[in-house]
Amino acid sequence: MQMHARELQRGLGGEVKPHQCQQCLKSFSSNHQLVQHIRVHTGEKPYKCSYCDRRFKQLSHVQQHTRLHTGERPYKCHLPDCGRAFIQLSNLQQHLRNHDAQVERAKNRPFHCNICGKGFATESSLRTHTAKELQLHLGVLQQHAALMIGGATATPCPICHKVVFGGEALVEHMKNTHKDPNASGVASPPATSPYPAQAKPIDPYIAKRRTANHPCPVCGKHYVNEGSLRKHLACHPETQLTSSLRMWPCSVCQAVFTHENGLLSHMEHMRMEPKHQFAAQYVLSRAAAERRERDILAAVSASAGGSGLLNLAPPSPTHSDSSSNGRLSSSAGSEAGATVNKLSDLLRSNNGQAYGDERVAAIAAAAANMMAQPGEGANAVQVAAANLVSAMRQQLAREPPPETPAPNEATLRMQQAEALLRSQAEALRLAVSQAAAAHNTEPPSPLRHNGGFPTPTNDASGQLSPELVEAFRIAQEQRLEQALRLHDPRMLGFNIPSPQQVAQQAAQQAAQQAAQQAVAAQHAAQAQAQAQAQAQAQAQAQAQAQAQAQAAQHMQQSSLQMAQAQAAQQAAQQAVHLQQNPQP
DNA sequence: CTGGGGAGGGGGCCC
DNA sequence: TGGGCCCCCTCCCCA
Repeated sequence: MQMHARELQRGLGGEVKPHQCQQCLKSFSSNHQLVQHIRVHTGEKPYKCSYCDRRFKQLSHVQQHTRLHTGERPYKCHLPDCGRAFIQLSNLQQHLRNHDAQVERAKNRPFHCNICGKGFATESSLRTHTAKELQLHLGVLQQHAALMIGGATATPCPICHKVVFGGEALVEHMKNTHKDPNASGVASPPATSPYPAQAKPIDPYIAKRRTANHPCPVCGKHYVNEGSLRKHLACHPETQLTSSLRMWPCSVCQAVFTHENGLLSHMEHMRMEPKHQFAAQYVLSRAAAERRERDILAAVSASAGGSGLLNLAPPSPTHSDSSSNGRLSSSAGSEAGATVNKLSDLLRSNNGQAYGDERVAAIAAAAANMMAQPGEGANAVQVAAANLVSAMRQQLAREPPPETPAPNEATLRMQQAEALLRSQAEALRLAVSQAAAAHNTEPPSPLRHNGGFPTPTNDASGQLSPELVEAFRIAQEQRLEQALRLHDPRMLGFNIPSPQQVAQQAAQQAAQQAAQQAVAAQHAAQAQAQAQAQAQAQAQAQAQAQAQAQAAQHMQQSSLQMAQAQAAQQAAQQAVHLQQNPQP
């Protein structure tokens, strides 16, 4: 015990502290420290607050407490977009630590949605989110914005990226959320005081011990801090519509859901109800399609992560093409991500057009080959796929659905469109073959475009000769002309017959038969199970494609067949959906 | 339950 | 020597 007391009389540095407390045996270097400490035991509080009746053991504590009455907040956060002030330095330090934690979290999610400000770890996930938000909510948002503020334009907050509608809303948002004194012309309280200026000063500490100076713009409740107010705003659906913009309304009834799963469950539950039947099929099929898209994108991302394929361009909300004529430039290396975007766009955008299954087959084949062929060897595939995408889009733009078309004319238009798409798909297949042939050769030469058909340059890179490509092109053009003349797109069958082609044809036919059976059944649950099975099968095909890309060339050809067979199945499934769910 | 701010209090350092 | 100040820990409260 005596040893312990002696140790207590020595500080960490070994210095002697001769003034020891007789109650707890703590030692201090000076007597006044001991006196101050003894008050802990005696409870003596000699220092009284001049504003209230509170008493304290230390004078500094009184001074610190007095700031509650005066409103003085000398410790300001100097970080941009913050500006908070605190009574105690330690509170500011804790606040800064919170900032660091937020920054650390933001580092893990550097991609922000321009609509809701939500952060994402990858640009792919951001794009998926953005596409879903734009497609499923934009109409609702615009409608609500027009109703609430008379058609004001949507403006993103420069600080938190949330979208508010109209300048006044932005000013209010800046004031309420970010406490930006420059966001309004009205006088704001001084930076050192969180309390509003008043003609007759009122002791805020007495009026309200907690300084709830963050009013809710909806219900008027005050909250002590910004975080509390933000949490509270979640209970106001109208603020969700105008700020975070994350509502999922049912287009049939008045139900509104805060999560997509809620809407999907609602539609699943109401799918047999006559009024909901159409909308339910539409929503559920679209959700299933988006799931498939996410699977493909995830597989592409995982496969291409090390080959630069994920060096994506910034997302464009208007899905604009990168060139004026809607084609990708031949230097598509940095635009491979955009190509993937376009592929995903097409997979997602049914647009009420009953496309043939070759479209999806070609797209899926391109995606599979992008995965199977590393690095710039996939450029030809990407360019061809982009051209196919462009052709489809131009076809859509050129031929809007006629109001009351004659049956024959409509059929002809459809056949013409399909014929063109088939020719582009054939070009894509050529590019795939070229990429496979050029695999493991140094480095692929840039491609130039010839009416949508990728054509190799005349270098000695081991690719198909210009003559052969030209022969392919002429043959396709002839087939296209013949098909258009005969109004029979079936004339546009793929060329280069081979055992693999025969197997592919058989797989496609089997898939089509399965699709017809699914149409006859018209059972959505079965369709969902099929979609899941296809997703698994597709994942297997992707894995095989990756392995084959590292193996010999003929193995790549096999993987192509596998992917196309899977894609054909997927196409058949989409055809089922399209036939069951004609787009509004 | 958790995150974040408000507030009280103990102890050390400086002049 | 002692007053003043600062640092830091801790608990409380709120959403």
